[in-house]
Amino acid sequence: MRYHRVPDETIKRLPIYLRRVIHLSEMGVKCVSSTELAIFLGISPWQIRKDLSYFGGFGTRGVGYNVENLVSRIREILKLNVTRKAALVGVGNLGSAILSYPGFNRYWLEIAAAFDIDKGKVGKKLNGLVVEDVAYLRTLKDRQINLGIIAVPGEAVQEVANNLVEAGIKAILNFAPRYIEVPKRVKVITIDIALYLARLPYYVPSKWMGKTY
Amino acid sequence: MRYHRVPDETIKRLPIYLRRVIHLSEMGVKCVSSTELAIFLGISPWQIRKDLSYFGGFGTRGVGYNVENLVSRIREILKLNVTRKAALVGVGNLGSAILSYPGFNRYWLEIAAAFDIDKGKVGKKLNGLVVEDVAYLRTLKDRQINLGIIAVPGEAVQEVANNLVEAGIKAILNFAPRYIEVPKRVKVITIDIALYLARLPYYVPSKWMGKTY
DNA sequence: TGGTGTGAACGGCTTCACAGCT
DNA sequence: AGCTGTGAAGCCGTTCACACCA
Repeated sequence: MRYHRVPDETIKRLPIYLRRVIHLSEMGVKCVSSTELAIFLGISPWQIRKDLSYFGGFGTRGVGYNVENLVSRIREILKLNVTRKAALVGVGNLGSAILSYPGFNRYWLEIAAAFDIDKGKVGKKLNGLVVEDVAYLRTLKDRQINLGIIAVPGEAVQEVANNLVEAGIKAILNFAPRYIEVPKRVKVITIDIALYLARLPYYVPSKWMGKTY
Repeated sequence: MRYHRVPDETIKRLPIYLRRVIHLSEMGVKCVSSTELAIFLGISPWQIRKDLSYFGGFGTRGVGYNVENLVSRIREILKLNVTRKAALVGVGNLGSAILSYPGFNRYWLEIAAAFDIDKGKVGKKLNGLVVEDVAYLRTLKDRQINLGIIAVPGEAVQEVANNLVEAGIKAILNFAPRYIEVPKRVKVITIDIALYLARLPYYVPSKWMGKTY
């Protein structure tokens, strides 16, 4: 295919494909077609083929995609070909849940440090990690950790983000309900869980949701 | 404005606007312009005006938007004009964190029931809610709860989703890393946290992320 | 025949420019 | 003058149809 800018929407779907092909690989499946993937992912086969074709076709016509090959190609594209380290800031309820979430290492991601401002939490061991004082965020620079996860209350977010950027973090996953300002070179993805839940009622036909509930 | 289908992207942004205007309202601000909103939300002023105009202009030319008015209009549009009840299934690490998340009632959302399959958890009180056995999901039908939140391991998701639909739930927020199949009338939003984190390295220029890290 | 790869058509969302109020 | 409201233009992403290859 001739030169094409890769749509960001495509990048959002790649991890979904990766999730599935890793699973297929673990099940010992050797080959998969775009249609088979489509059924399990709720995405159209055309979309899947188009997405993959942006990076140079790596399927076999008349056959499908080699599962192992897909895993390694998508890993490469997403720069997950080596384990990436992330620092978590804020080990409250949500932070702790993230820390104990078992799904990250499947994607070659590792939460390699955890920080909190609460002296009562600092020093405690959580999921094999000793919680550090936020004052030591700057040490991240020398620890080859360049992803940040923010799970602190809204008021503190911007300051934490500033400190993370200062500490050389290159991309941030923000769970606090605030837009944060960072230099353009730093990527931020914000997940405000309440915002997703708040969107649900919109999709429910009103006849199922009388005003008097 | 003449008839226009409202883009789903607009619906995704409305809760973001709501978050901000609620905050402004609490601070006692009476009036806000699209440009002021834009600065705090990282969204262009044109976009904000266009989004709001889909529902009939409710700003004042030359002045801006009345904050209280914006709050109630967006509430109405999102069908949050009365408190909506949600049932949580799965009170593991993530489920518990969601349960204790203080941000929902700001959007007139209430987690009104919690379920788990683990008999060890059933009966325990968490955040003022007694955890119920998943066997009793069907009782939701009579309890005017029509939103569902799934926070169970991947293998169990589809079954839980089936039971929720059976129990009359109309929309689902799914935290498990699986696509789930439901009748078309039921809306599902899936948040796979690991997928967001897995996307971050892509945006980091490779020179900052040597292969040998 | 069966499934991928891809230009082209299509549709939807964003950006723009400016008309319209206050 | 200032800020909203909105048709129109432009851009981006999805869908389609079919060429291509095993």
